[in-house]
Amino acid sequence: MLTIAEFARYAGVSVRTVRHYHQIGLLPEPPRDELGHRRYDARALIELRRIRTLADAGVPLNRITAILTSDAQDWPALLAEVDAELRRHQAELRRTRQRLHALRAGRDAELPDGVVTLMARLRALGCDQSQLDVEREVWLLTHLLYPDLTEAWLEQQLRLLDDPQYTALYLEVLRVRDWDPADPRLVDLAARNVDWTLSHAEEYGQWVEEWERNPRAVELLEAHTRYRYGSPAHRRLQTLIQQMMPSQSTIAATQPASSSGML
Amino acid sequence: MLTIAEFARYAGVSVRTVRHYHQIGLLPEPPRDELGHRRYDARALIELRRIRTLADAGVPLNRITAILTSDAQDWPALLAEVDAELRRHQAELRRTRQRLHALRAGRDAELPDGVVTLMARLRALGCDQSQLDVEREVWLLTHLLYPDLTEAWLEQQLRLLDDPQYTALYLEVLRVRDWDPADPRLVDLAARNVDWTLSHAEEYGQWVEEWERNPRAVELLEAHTRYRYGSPAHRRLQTLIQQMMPSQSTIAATQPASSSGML
DNA sequence: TTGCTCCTCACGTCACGTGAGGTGGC
DNA sequence: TTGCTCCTCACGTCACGTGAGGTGGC
Repeated sequence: MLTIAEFARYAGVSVRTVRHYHQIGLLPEPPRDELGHRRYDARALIELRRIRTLADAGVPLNRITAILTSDAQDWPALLAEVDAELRRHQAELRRTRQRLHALRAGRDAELPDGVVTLMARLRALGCDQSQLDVEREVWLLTHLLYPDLTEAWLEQQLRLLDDPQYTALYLEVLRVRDWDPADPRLVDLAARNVDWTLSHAEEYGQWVEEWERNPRAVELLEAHTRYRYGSPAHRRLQTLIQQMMPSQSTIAATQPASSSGML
Repeated sequence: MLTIAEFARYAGVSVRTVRHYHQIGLLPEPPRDELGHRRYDARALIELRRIRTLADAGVPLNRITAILTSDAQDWPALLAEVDAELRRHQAELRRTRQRLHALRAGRDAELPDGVVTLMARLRALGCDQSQLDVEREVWLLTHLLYPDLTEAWLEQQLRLLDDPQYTALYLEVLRVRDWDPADPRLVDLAARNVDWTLSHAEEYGQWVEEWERNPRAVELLEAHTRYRYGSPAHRRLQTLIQQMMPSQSTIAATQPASSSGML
């Protein structure tokens, strides 16, 4: 008969773990010898190894008894579920290793090349350092959240800056950050944003529809907007634009982007 | 600027986790807005994702700061260590899945075929049910602990039972369980065990040496002996045999096995 | 006014780890 | 006597989870 130390060693757990399992009723108490010491047989070892197989697979201890004593017809489904969870865990571990290797190479905080081009372009257009800092950070955030979408987004943004009308609006909207929320100029600016958006509706309509089919992209767009245009005056500008836009138009859904010059 | 809920969501953690990391100084407190609410930027998100990469890789929180702020020359070694641990974890997950599949198929408590043969042989030799039960359990234990070694061991045991002298000793040793530890017959039995072992020393010497080069096998042998021969009379028999054996002989090291008829 | 998000304590939880103090065979 | 293993409380730990009670903008 095995002592508790031998038993634990052969099962690959600590003595305390064995006693813990007795305490919570997961593993039945074995018979005791004359000294009151627990004595284990092979059946107990089989039982403990079964428990550990499920515990190692991530099953909480309070669910293990139910699984091990479940009916024969539930058994395959229950174990299949555990195995599916294990596979998800394996996939996650693979992703973690990839992230670790990116961290190792210092590639986890890298900006895409297009950002440098964009920064130079904005600086040439007269943006000041604090505005550039915000822009840089927004792109860093974008790249962190959706690394696969950043490239296309950057190209789009560079193309839009070829339109002088768009560029003028873009720069003006940036400056709004330091305005008073009650500034009367906001109404006019909102109107001009709506005009531009509606006059380019056909041109960008298809792109917007495509955009909206991608929930992550919409989420990103909203994060962008909140992040870059979080000042009180910006919020007022958004409200004005939303009031002016045709309520049911497709573009209205992405209005914050339009107002911020992202469309 | 991101609120704590957005920040946590984008990092894939709970709000409570973010606050916890602030509390223990793992993640620096960000600036607050006029309401006293925390506001996060992209740099904080990079930092939190770095922390989570290491935490997901199994690094304890109180070691993460040291790794992330370590010198450039320590950096590769530290991350290589983390990655090695991750690989070990991956390998263990694969083994867990294999055990899970064995459990699913009910193959985790199966006895090798040879055991049935051996049980029939022992029954024919006159072993009673309680002796057979112990034997069965010993083989189950063996198979659980060292599935790869069981087959060869079983064959060896069946070959030894072809020797009538060995078989007689084997059966007598089994019966010792119910004897009084002071029984005078134990001295004679011990002597006959030693005689048999020494007279077969040449025959099995090579096998014993091979055996002793395998630490797991030696461990198994000792577990076997303790398990099968744990009664007071058996312990007395072992002591007697150990006193009678030539102290420095190779076989003396595996004496408990010799005495129990395992050799 | 209601609902929502934020805030700070502070106790709860899960699966054990780790002494604290005592016992029995060698 | 010393060392070893076993025993039973019972508090500690790690990484948060989960209310408890309160605040401020919409």
